[in-house]
Amino acid sequence: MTMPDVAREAGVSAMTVSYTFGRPERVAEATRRRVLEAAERLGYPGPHPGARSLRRGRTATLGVVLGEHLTYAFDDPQATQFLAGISTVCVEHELGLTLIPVTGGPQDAARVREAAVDAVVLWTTVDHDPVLDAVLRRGLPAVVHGGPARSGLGLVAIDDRAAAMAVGTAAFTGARAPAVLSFPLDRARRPAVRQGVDPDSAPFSVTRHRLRGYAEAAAGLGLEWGRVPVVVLARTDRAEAEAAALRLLGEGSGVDAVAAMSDELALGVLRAADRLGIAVPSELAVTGWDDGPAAAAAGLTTIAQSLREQGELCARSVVEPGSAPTRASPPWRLVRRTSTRPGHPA
Amino acid sequence: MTMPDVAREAGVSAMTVSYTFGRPERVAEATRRRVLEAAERLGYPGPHPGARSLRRGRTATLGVVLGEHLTYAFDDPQATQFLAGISTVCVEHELGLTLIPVTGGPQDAARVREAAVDAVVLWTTVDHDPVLDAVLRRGLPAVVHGGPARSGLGLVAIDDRAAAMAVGTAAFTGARAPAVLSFPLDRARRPAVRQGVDPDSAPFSVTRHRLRGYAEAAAGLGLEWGRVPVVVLARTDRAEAEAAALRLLGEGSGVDAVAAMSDELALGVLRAADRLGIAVPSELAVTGWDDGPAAAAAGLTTIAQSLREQGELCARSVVEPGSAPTRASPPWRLVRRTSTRPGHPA
DNA sequence: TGGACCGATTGTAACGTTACACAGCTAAGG
DNA sequence: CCTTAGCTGTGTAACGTTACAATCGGTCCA
Repeated sequence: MTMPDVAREAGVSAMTVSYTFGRPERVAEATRRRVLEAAERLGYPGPHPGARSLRRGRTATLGVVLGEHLTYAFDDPQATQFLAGISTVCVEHELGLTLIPVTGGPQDAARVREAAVDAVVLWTTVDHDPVLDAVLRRGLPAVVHGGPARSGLGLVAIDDRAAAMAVGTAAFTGARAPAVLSFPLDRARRPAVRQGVDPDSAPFSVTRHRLRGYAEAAAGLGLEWGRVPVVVLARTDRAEAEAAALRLLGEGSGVDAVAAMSDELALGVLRAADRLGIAVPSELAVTGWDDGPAAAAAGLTTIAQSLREQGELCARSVVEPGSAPTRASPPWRLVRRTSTRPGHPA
Repeated sequence: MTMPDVAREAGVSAMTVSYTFGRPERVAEATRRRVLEAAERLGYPGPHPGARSLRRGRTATLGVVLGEHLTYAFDDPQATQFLAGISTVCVEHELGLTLIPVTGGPQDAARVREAAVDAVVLWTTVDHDPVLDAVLRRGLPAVVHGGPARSGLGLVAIDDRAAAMAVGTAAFTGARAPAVLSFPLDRARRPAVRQGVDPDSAPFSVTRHRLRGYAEAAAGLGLEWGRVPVVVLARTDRAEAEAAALRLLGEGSGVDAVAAMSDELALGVLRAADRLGIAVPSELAVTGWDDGPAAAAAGLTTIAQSLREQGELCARSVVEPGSAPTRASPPWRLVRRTSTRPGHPA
């Protein structure tokens, strides 16, 4: 069931059928109707998308590479905000949106190679990800969110180091035994509690920059980073953060400040503190990251940023014409609330 | 830059190049390396996805049609749960995931016709959506979540009518002046407050069935449905529900029970009651729908269902072999908490 | 009445890949 | 030593569409 079939049935040429579907205004009203009726009669399903994309050279689809198990992307509210921002642009430009999951396995590059897309947005990934090469090779417009930077690819990333230093300072001020609650340090997502973590050893650049910022904040307050426990979680949800915080804070551990890499994690810490009867902020200061809806309600000191706008920015940078690889450093700000000790009036 | 080019460079035939990328195990180790090196040297980006899909007849991609502005899909936690369920299956089967937004406009059918996908899952849509025809026409395996039912397409939907009757009964028991907080009744998303709404007039089948169930619950308790105000919201978030509830409950309105179509909406009602100093459940009974994480914390009586499992089910039914159109009615249950008056012990 | 012009339609030639069937060659088995 | 089987590599022929340039009647104006 192809265009020539429909053409025969309608008594026109194949090209007329093609135009009827692809640029209807180019075909006379009467002819158009005749063609559509013939198509209807034969049950012609419309132009084959593969053939069309082969011939036209474009797919009208934007690809989003998620450096995460696809499932996590929908569990993480920040990731969905980011996707929401991207989708705004897709709707504007009449584009489809294809999600390309990347798991760290060997087929990743193949998936990226084979995805039928015209441009690519990469959600935070590791530094030497072969997927980056695969994208570069295809020569599609592409942008990385969060990092790593790569020549030939755009980059949209806030200054995580500076922001972490700001929020870390808010968390650690007046503390003697601070701790950090971190995203996974590697794709294996191994949970651990470690001291003396070298920030530079983290392969995810967002995580690396934040650790660096926290370390600088500690140093700036005269605290020794080498003694700061970094609690690394496998999953980044509230329940797991709560469990980890119970272990971390239990039994006179002395920990009196926790800087967490997301609001969700920080809320888990707050709940643990509540269960342990630890007073916030006098006995324990807590900070989050993102300033999602729950942060305000909980009085959480945190970093405000708009993942939604960042998603929009990423999408525009690859979809709109004149998309030379962009470098953008979106805004962020420290939001001080009641989960930290009042510090110097900055 | 095509396969013949690479073939020439590597001194082999085009077919060998094709096999090297598509079925590497069919090619001798040494040859494979030679081909890959040649490809590298020429900067060959890998097989053209369009050409491949044209020839192979499949795209290794699952399409999800969202009967919503794409942006809403990511704002609605239940929708993201549903997508998370679908994505589990995609990862399992090594499939990509393409989102196809549908806005009610005339290009909708075209978008569906042209999407490069092997199967389709439709997220709740209206009854006589031309998109359904477009999907049927393409002859792809397809399933509708929530409805409407359509021969040739699968259907995964809980018994919304029965569930609404159960939760409506919990909400309205002991009430004299109940009200309903509803999703939009049409694609235009017009907000309104109406009495005597004919449930059958709602074009979204989920909404229709729930209204029917609420009406039956009212009737079962001797309450006159024609007098029950149905508050229709444009957007389905907590803030808007709160605003609507403030209007609905203010100034001695007498409204003493509200059945809301989602937890988010119900939470808005609870907040409004709190601000107005109305006691729950003695002066006002409130019910939600979905039993999301916030419902338990708020003591909300609600309908529990797993959108995630439903997403998984939908995806499996179209992706796994032997996918005759499925009819499935996933489980749900009424969760009684403290936002409703104690009723008969069921 | 001739020419210019315009809209509608058409034929041809790719677009880049892979299924299929077959040919060579080597190794194992009788 | 001949047969069989298994592994690699190859030529041919689509897959279904659309860009491009050309054609064909008309209509309009000078």
